[in-house]
Amino acid sequence: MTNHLLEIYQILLAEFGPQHWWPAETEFEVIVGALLTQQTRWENVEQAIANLKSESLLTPDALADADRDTIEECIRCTGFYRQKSERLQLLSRHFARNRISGILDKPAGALRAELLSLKGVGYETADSIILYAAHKPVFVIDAYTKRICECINVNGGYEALQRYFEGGLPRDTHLYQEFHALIVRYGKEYCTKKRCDECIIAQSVIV
DNA sequence: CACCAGGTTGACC
DNA sequence: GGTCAACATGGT
Repeated sequence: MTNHLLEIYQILLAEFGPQHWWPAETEFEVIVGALLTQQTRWENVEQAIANLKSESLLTPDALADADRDTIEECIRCTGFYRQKSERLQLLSRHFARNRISGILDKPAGALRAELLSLKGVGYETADSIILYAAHKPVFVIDAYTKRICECINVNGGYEALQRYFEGGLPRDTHLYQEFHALIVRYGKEYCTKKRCDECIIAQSVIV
């Protein structure tokens, strides 16, 4: 079985260069960012992260004990701020009870199940945390990935697309990190309704 | 003014 | 198994 995934990766890498994702100073910052970026522009998440930092709330213990109103103020700019503040605090309490490294060091399968049991953590958020905070090779499928897959006539739900990527690439954490980052970088710029006809992936790869 | 953004949930079929 | 409205602010 062959596919064109490595070819697409090379095209994107040549076009945009290494992206060095995920932008964050700590593993917990990755986790918080993964929750806050749901259906939200990253620039707004950066603002919210900065707000949380200025309130010294960017640790599990601090967020676990913080006033809900204070959290809401910090993250209002990311939208859905009421449900996100609750979910952020529940998640923080989970990571405050146990040690972060103790959780992230678990095998990917067990870690994924544990993350998915948290309210507000679905497939993409869980996999982003596993790939960028725990540094384990699971491929993250987001809205841009789905769109690009449609461009090359690959369709399916989350886990079907994940199997497609993981089955067609070497099982390598760094490759997964860069590839997903490149897909997002590319998708923001070109995979829109207006510019879909300029898609360098569809032009370069015939499936 | 309409539409979209690095989704998830609970309800429903 | 899949689909759908609700969730909410900020940018184009």
